[in-house]
Amino acid sequence: MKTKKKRSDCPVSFSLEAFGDKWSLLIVRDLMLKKKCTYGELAKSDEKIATNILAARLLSLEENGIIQKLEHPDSKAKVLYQLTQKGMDLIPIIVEINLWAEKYTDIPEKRKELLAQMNADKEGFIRNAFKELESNL
Amino acid sequence: MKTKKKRSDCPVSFSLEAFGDKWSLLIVRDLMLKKKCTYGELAKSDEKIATNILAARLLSLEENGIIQKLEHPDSKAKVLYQLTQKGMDLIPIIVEINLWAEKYTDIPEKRKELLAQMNADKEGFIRNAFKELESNL
DNA sequence: ACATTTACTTGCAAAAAGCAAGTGTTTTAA
DNA sequence: TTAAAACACTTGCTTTTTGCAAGTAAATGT
Repeated sequence: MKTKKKRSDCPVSFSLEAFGDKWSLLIVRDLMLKKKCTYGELAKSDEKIATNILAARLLSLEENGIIQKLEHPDSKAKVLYQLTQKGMDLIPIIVEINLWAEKYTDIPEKRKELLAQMNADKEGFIRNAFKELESNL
Repeated sequence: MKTKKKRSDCPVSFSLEAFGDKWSLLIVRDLMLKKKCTYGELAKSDEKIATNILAARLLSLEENGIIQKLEHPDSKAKVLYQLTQKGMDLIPIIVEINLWAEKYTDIPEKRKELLAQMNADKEGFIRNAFKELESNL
């Protein structure tokens, strides 16, 4: 976990230094909601992240303790990326971001079921997402 | 509200296009938690945002409907910046970001009271922040 | 009337993002 | 058993964004 000088001691600033860019939370979303776990799967995101940028963001997320790299059970050629506890703790933020977006843009069909769950029982959804992710740790 | 092509139809991506950079949420934080409302006050943030970047971010936040510019009651030389409804709806996200940071970094004294309130009664804190901000609309 | 405050803008250098192509190891298929 | 394909990246280059320092113009205070 690399230490670089903080811009300020504000907790919001601290957080943004860890994931406050256009890509990091999309990677977290894929690991969290889309169950992607390899470099190749992450590279195929809808937003078409460039491969060098993906590598850079994965490194930065790892340095920030949000994800970890593990051996993939299926093959030595693959790498298994997964959220750490610290990364899983971003679930509530991802949920609130989804709920905010729902108020101000159209939600695609494939995400509506998830949004419905978040709306019906936010705490429950978060607990559940946690449980699922924790079973991989 | 300028329309630029979306990277994808994902709600998280939509949100990040509106405030997913190193500065936008700090400006929102200042408007929301620090009761700053003029260009000069925002420019004096702990993180020392460059004046041209501040101008650019304020414009982008305005184009995204998150803040609005109004005449300042005290002087024609001043501009009053404030959160719109859409901007106020970011409160839950800001709260979750604060709570995440609290788990992983030291919180400065001046923010501890606020964090205590968020922890004691998250919903209540959010309702209250809303009420305060709405009284300015 | 003149200095100061306020909200910016401008020009340039540095950093980051984006694109296309390439590398090296591991796995699959002939 | 060997050549092709899959996989996880790297490298080199261009474009875009950020950051710094200085400047501008209107409104205000003295």
